This record gives sequence, structure tokens and C-alpha cells, in this order.
Amino acid sequence: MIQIKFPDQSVREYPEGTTPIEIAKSISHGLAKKVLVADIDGVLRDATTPLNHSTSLRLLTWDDDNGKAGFWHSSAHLMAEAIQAFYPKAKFTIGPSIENGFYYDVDFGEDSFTADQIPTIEKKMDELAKQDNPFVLYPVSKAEALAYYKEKSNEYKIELIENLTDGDITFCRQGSFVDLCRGGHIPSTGYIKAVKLLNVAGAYWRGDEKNKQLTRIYGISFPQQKMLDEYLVLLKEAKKRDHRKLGQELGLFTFSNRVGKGLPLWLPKGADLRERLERFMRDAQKKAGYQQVVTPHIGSKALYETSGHWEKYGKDSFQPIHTPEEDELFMLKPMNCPHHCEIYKAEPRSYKDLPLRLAEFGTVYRYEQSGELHGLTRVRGFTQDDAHIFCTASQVKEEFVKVIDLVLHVFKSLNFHDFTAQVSLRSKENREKYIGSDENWDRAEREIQEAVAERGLTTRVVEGEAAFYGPKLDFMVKDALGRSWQLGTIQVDYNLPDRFELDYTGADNQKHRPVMIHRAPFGSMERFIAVLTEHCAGNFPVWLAPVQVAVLPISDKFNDYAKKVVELLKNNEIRTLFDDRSEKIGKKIRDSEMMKIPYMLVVGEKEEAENQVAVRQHGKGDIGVMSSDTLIKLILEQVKEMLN
RNA sequence: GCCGAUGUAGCUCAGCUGGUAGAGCACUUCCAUGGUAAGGAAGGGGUCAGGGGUUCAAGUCCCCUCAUUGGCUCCA
Repeated sequence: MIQIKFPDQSVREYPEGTTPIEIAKSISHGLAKKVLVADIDGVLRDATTPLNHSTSLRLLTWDDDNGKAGFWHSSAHLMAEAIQAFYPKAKFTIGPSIENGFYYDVDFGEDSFTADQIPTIEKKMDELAKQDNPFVLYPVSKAEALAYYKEKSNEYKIELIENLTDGDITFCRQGSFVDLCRGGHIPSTGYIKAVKLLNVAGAYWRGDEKNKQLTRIYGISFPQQKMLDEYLVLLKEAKKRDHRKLGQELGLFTFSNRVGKGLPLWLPKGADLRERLERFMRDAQKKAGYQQVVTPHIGSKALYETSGHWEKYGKDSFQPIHTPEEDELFMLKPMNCPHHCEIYKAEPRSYKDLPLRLAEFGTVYRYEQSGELHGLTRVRGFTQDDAHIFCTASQVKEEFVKVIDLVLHVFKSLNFHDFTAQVSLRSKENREKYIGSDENWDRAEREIQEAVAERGLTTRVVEGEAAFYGPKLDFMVKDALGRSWQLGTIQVDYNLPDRFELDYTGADNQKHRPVMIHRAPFGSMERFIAVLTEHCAGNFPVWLAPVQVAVLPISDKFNDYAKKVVELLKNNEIRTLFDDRSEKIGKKIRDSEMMKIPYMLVVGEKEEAENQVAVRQHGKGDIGVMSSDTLIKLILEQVKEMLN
């Protein structure tokens, strides 16, 4: 007998060789039907694995993330089997589960796989799922494994196997498909009741662009058809929140081929919104002791040679501008820091001046790879809510904590609760990519983590994601389609002060080198507005909404009264739209609702007689009749609340 | 930059196997003056992304370029 320990710490005895599925059956048949995979001593295994030793066991169902992972990973096997039926020569590489679904990277060799093959593969998958073939995991020796894939001339699997130790290698078979796999499968293909292949994309083998590009096929699957239907509805809903779609519908921004790709044009309503956000940030920064500065959009190439950016990013920049004068080269500003360093140098600094916090809404231009451009989240010209803090080494941590507080204040004011904080450190290898001394790096990395701990932030620590001059803390937020974007960032930099030979006079009357902190709570106005738009689905809070109130007269007869209301609102600095078109009230309401205007004032005979307005709130409907003054107070209070 | 997809009126999209363009919304004018998500009629608007080719004939087929887009790589 062996002893099995369950998550609730209870222990039961079973005969040796019992499988997790059998254990589930011993508990209840309902559970047995739901169990997908098993967590055996913390390792994901097939639920059909015989247990030969006493162990801890967690039975994983669809409700567990790991249960889903096993389900989707198994679905990747099923997809491979279906693909193999049509493309016998296809070479399979890796097929993992992902956050939502799974993919398989396939080398189709001479053949090509295009999106129109998807229905065929889906159909085959359904057919193979119905056969309810068990997933059978069995050990193979390294030699056997290598021989199997040599026969198939699959160099990818061979490469994978070569990195495995003999004795630890298992294959998995379901139906006619065999795959190198360590396990974590559902019992049989019949569990997969609904499959949807989502898209086909290119991906490099092992994520390295020097390697061969494979065809990656993404899919998702569910244990019930209903769940797939719901998921597809969800996807559709998410697409409605896409900032690119809303930006066009709400008249926020546009792009023009003639102006150039990745160069957004802000329309009046978008510019309005953006300006308001800038004002909000400016005020918050003023309170936090920042000083605004302004620097030009270009800088001489020599400036960036000094900063080191030319060497590192020269090729990824808009190329220097040649002027008539010999040897005169200017670059479109790709970042503001060098300019700010020169402002620091403009006068001698004392330790009493520090920390010196220089802020600028600085527009920068970066020649991003064309394939990278994406709406407002990845553009070639954007404005950072940038600032550089010059401080003494002993002030770094305190300043860092203050910046964290500022970022958290901004996020809270805008109802961003769903973000993750990521600490980016150097990678252990490739140390030559980074500049600066080990001592400074270690110190900066330590201080960031201390600051983060002090504010109780839960963070993800990622090695190898640091900037070349220093470690950083990034605030990541997901967009409507679940893609992660970096918004706020705080970076410690010991390097630029060296390169620009910045100094200050200390209390000891000696020259010392300051430390720089780069920081941008929004990241960039463009990206922030994109994510904010998706976050609130275009329903901006009243203080930000480009139009706060629409005044809608019932008929032309009441335009005069309506106009008085409009004037009153405008005098109170409420952004108001006057819809005096000769349309029916239903139509005017519909149009205002579509524009997501927070308040609609319906005025007609009754309202005019009583000197009132009938208020309708976006998404909520009629909220009753009140005087214009009451409404104005209501709105101004909401605005004030947000700005304090 | 790489692999794939897409590009028809301001917007959303039709346009089958080639026979020189359509709808709805928006816009303009007229009628209607209507009480909480689309009133009616008439009208204007398109070098079918751009260029080249095949053909008697190209929005439709082929090639190139540009842009958008799903991924990959990248992201100071």
C-alpha cells in the first residue's frame, strides 16, 4: 500500500500502481469525470500515471490553471495528429499550452500552410477527438528517441532530445501520432469537445531570428461546446474595446499614409483629452517637487555619441539630418535624457540643490521596426511624460519610493487596478551588453528591490530585461486583447552621469557624481491613452471626457431655451455639445450614447416652463429632472474629486 | 526586419467562375416639430491603395511597391 496525501492534508491508502483517475473514482464518480491531469509532488503528470510511491497528489480539473494547461497541451498533440494526416512530411517542434489555448510550431518544409487550411484541420481534430484515443505515455531510451526522429529527419526534436538525459525521456502516443513529451496530458482525446484554430503566424525556432522561421498555429479548445461559444463572444466583445476602433469612432486620433506610418495625428477631441491628462500629471508633479523644462526636438549627433545611445541605437533611429554646413549632423530626439543632462550642467550644483527633478513632456522619435507598429501603443513619434531626478547616491532609494508613490497615485486616480509591477535586472550571461560597473549595478538592483519591498508591491523579477545603462521597475497593463504593455517605468542610471561628467559639490567641498533616475508614470501619452481607452471601453471618466454634456432639445421650438442652458454650462467650463439638428429626440439620444457622452440633457416644453433639464446618464438612462445649477454642481464635484 | 492575412464612397461592408461599381450609416436639401437608442423623400460623393503585366475586356488573374493587420524578433 502507498499513502496519498491530498491538498487538504488528509492521507489515504491505496494499493501500489493505483492511478490518480482511480483515486478520483474512489472519491466520487463526478470528480473522476472532471479530472484532467494530476499534480504529483508538484509535477504535472497524466492522470493515468500509476503511482508506485507514497506521494502528495492534487487532482486538477478545468477550474485549475494547470488543469487547463494540460487540456490545451493535449489539444496541441491532437492538432499535430490532424496536421500529420494531411502533411505527412511536416516536422513538429514544440507545442505548449499558453495563457489562452495552445500552439504548435511546425516546419512544413516545401509545403505551405495557410489560413484556409484551418477548417480542414479543425474538422479532422473533431473527428480524432471523437475516436477518444487514450494519451499513452511511455519511456524510451535516448538512442531510441534519436533514432525515431532521425528516421523522420526532424532536426528540431533531435536537438531537444540531445539536451535531455537518458532515462528521463518519454514519448506520448495518441491514435497514430507519437510525440516527444514529458507528460501532463488528459486521459483521452474524447475530453476535447470543441476546438477552434485562431490564427497562423511565423515564429523563429527557439525565438532566435537567425534561425529558421516555422509556422505557428494557434488554437484553443474546451471540454464543452458552450464554453467555446462563450469564449468567442468574449473575444468579439474585447475587439469592440480596441483603442484603434474606439479612437476612430470617438474622433480621438487618426493616421495618414502621407504623413507616414506610426505617426499619429491627434484630432481635436483626442488632443483635448491628452492635454487634460498632461495637466493632471503636471499638477501632480508640481506637488511632488518637479520643475518643468523644455528642450528642442533635435540634438546634435555628438550629444548622442556622448550619451552612448548613438552607438547602441544609432541604427534604430531616424538617420541624422545633414545640414549645409560641413560635418553638421542632427538627430531627431530619440530620448530626452541627454538634453536634461545638459540642463543639469548649465550651472554648478551643490548637494543642497539635490534632488533636482527636471520634468518635460518630451516628444521623441524612434525608428521602430515596421512590423512592430501598432495603433497608438507602438509608434514612431510619441510624447513621454518624462522626468530625470538627479540625486546623491544616498537619496536614490527615497526618491525611488517617491516615484513609486506618484505612479500608484496616477494609476489609482485613473482606476487602473489591474497592473503588474516588473523588476528588470541584468541577465547573468551577456554582461557585455550592459555598461557601468558591477558595483553600481549591484547597488542599483538591490535598491530597486528594497524600494519595491518598502511599498509592498508584488513584483515579477525578470532577468535580462534591464536597460543597457541600469535596472528598472516597469508597470505593465494588459490591453483589451490580453496583450501586455509597459506603461510607467522607473530606471536607475549610474552611467549617463559618468558620460556627461555630471557633478555636484558635497558638504565636504569635494566634487561628487550624482545618480540619475529616469521615470515616466504614463510611459507615453500615446500608449497610456490607448490602454486607458480600452480599459474604460471609451467611457472616459467625466473629468476626462472630451464632451461632458450634450444638450438635446425635443424640437426646434426649444432651441432658444436649450441654448441658454448650453451657455450656462459653458460658462461653468463644462464641455458641452449642442445638438440643434432637426432630428427626433430618439435619434439625438442614440447619437450621444454612441459618442459615449456622460450626460444628456433633454429639454422640451416642460423643462422650459419649469426652468429645468431632464438628465440622462450614459449607459444608465433617465436619472430625473433637476435645475441646471444642480447638474452643474453635480458635474463639477465629480471633476474636482478626481483632480484632488 | 521576417512569416501570414487584408486594402472597394467619410464609416461598416456586398460585388459568384474576368464583361468598365452597389447597400446601410454619415453628408446636403426638402417635408415632418417629434418626449429618452435610428421619421420620410430626393441628391451629391469612388482613378476599386499605387504601379506594371496577361486579356478583346481587370475591382476580380499575375508581379512589384505602399499601408494596415495577426504573430515572431526588437523596444533607449
